[in-house]
Amino acid sequence: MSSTVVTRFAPSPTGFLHIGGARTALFNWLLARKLGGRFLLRIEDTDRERSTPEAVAAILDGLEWLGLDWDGDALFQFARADRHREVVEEMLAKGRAYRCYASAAELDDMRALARAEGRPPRYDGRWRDRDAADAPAGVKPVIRLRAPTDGVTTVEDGVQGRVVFPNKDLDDFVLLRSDGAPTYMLAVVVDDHDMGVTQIIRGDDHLTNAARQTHIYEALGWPVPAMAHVPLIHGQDGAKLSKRHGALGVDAYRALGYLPAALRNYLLRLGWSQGDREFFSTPDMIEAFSVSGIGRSPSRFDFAKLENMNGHYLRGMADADLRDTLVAALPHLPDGPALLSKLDDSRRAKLLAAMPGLKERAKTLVELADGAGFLFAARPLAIEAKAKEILEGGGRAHLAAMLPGLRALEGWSAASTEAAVRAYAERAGAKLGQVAQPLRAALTGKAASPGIFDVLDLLGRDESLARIADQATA
RNA sequence: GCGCCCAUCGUCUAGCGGUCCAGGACGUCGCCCUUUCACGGCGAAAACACGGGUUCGAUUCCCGUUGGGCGCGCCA
Repeated sequence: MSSTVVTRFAPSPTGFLHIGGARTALFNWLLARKLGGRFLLRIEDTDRERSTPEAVAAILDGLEWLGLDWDGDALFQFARADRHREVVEEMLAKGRAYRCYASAAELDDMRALARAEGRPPRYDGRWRDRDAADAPAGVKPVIRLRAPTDGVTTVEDGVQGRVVFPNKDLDDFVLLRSDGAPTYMLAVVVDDHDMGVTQIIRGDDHLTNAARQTHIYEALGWPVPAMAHVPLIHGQDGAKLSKRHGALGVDAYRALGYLPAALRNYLLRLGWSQGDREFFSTPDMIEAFSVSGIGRSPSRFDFAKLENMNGHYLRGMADADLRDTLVAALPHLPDGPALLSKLDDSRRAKLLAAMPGLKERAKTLVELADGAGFLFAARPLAIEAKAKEILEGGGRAHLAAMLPGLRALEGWSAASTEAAVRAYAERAGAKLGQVAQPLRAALTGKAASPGIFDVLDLLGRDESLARIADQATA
């Protein structure tokens, strides 16, 4: 246990925690938990314009909901600006960085010219070796890294393998802005180093940055952490997951009725695999995870598969747990608050009793809540279109004819009502379905529900009889 | 434009030179179960992007083409 792994998740608080970030966080979390290391959280808020406290809250909330707990307090990058400047002073002193007085207009021209000549738009190093005495008066300089111009920089990546970048393509990027604020490129390196990060797992949009950051590590004489760049997640159409393609924050997945355990499992299998295995409980995925199992090609997000997986987790839960999970989620679900306001002890009990029949018909908590709707409905019930058709198409007559027999029942249970209904069907020369469907329509207002005799039992004698009577005479 | 990454069924993927006329999962379709809808069971259709090599032998290795993606800011 001499070399403990330290991983981190480092989002910038400029928006919600999106699905790609959630997966990155999951991978880092899994590795730390598997190896008995630490999983740290760093908020990269050096962009003062775009960072917001709301976004910070959304990210923390999202991670908590997903069950990804971080070790220690979250670190805010902006608060470490003094330390970042200190490191730059050190680089300046060692000649590994220099002041650049080029104006914004100058840089624009430089890039435009490079493009026109078919060269990559890079800083040309015009202040790299210039005398400080040449500095124009009144211009605050930026500080740039004195990067190697020849040779190559190699990134040993846990996912991508050995990736080699010609140094001529990597320019002298900015470390400190003219107002003295550190840039992301600098801050990441300093913070990862100071936090003792040993393994970086992040999106492969950072792969090129890895080479640039390697230059900083080398300039400082610091060891480069192990890196793993994970291919990005794309939308269902193959294009980048963006707002317009329905990129959602994890809070949206909660509102859609997904279970954190199911989302974790889905996210794990999106880009990571271990043979044919699909299902991993949380302890199992901690046990099984490894960087070497991460795939190299980008993947597309597939709601259908997530939904299927969520259904598996839903059905696999114990009834009481699922009932409690549903109740706890109600505030976040579309019509949840309304149901919550009607939830009393009696309904809590009924919800539990109904769970076996409900859960195998639902893939999400939203569907589960919807299925449970008949337990909360008040008379007279709202009747859906399909249920109405059943009632209009001869259903009401059956209800009226069944009523006396049901009323005369001694005991009221699934078994006793089933016997009565079957007896009636036989007498009427009807198939069970022909009488069960009108009952379902009257009792639930829908054309689909759990087994009808269970519904009768759940609702109880008085409520059942009243609902049937409502529709028999309507 | 330059650099880098990627390329197996519609989707997620297994495959790490012969075991592959390519396996699993989701989705789709059919059948069974059945009071509805589901669940469950059974079955079907469905892929190695293309072209060159290397090799006795390529889905697996190399090169190119094509197609995607990412990066190239005093953003992160």
